[in-house]
Amino acid sequence: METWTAKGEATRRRIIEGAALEMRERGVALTTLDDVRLRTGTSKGQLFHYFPDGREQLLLAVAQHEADRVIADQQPHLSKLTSWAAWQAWRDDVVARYRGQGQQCPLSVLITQIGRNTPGAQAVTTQLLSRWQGDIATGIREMQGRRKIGSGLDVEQTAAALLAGIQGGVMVMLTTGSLTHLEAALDVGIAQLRTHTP
Amino acid sequence: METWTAKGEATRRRIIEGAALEMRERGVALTTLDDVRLRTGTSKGQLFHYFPDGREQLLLAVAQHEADRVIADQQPHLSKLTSWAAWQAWRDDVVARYRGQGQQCPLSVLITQIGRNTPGAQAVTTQLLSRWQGDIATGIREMQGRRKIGSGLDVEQTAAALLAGIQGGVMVMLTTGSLTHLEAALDVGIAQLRTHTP
DNA sequence: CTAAAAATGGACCTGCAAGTCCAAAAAGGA
DNA sequence: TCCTTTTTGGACTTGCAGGTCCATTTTTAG
Repeated sequence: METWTAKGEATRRRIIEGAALEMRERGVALTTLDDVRLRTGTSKGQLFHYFPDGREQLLLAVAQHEADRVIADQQPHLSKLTSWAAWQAWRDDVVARYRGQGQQCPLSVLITQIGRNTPGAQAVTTQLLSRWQGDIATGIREMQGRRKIGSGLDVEQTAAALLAGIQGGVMVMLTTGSLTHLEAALDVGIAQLRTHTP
Repeated sequence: METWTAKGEATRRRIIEGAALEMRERGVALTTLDDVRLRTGTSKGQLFHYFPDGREQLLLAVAQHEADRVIADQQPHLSKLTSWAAWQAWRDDVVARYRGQGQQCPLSVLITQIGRNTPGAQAVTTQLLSRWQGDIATGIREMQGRRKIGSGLDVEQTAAALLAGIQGGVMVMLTTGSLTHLEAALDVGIAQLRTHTP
């Protein structure tokens, strides 16, 4: 890691955030360094000063940034899945979030467009999914602890299925524009949990 | 639609199939027309003779081709989901198929890389998803008809959730290489169906 | 057999986007 | 203050991918 001054650090962040925005709007493939330049008010020199390996390196930084954002968004809800009402609130929040942001999904940008190519970005994605699933699993165990879900349930498997449903639902939304599948995945997934009473 | 001779038709197909292969292997973004040329043993002139609108048009043709392939692969199983054993066989086939083809997934190429950009390709994807979900729903109704699943179940919602789970599972596999989530989504989804006895 | 239409090959053009380079300006540090 | 380091601006190079064009060969139809 090189050594930046405060000003340099700010510029670097500005570039990453601007690039992330641009990529959410236009897609990774269609976003050029010049687009980023224009949006962030920076020069070619600056781009390659802060990201010497060029586009690749910027992409990785954007991936990390987006992954952090997703986790930060979800954490508040995921950390307190201690009642059925909380699960419902989480479900509503996820749906509302995707309804609000429409086709601009940081996660999909990360997974489907950046994450596949380089091992580095792939690691970022894998870590994100793993954390997310872990949080869901923790929520389920929380409910088991409170005797609201039976202990016979395979927690990791259920969490994995729920996560997969969400991912798929988002994917469908991104191509068809409809939230139906995301809602169905969440509702059926939670209903499934509720059938497992102790 | 223009008028091709038999030879022309064959060349056109060769181009589409070669392009599909190339795109499955290297990804859409990294596949150039020259790659397609090389692989299919064709010339620039031929490419633009059969696809006057160039790359865009070829992409759409590839999308349609891949969608047809997916449906053709699934249809045999989907059309006879009349017993729990059949559902299990379908589940095993889906998993085996993805285990076999590894990272090369025609569907993901279609959805995540081609399908988002142009309205035409988007329509192809939407239609594919809709047919797939319809087939699953038919399978569920079949089971209801045979009194193996209760009639209280919301068929379309369940089918939508299952489809979302599969899509998400595939997506996770493509980024992490693991089949865990696909298996979990299928197993949990089918288990969910089995709890709805009449 | 011959004329029209379709199929093919490949040279060429063009624009664009990534990346290089260096000089000027600003900030930091003794 | 003066020297060093960082930050910035932007002209320039380079390669490549998409697309055009036209001459040539092959096929088809009457």
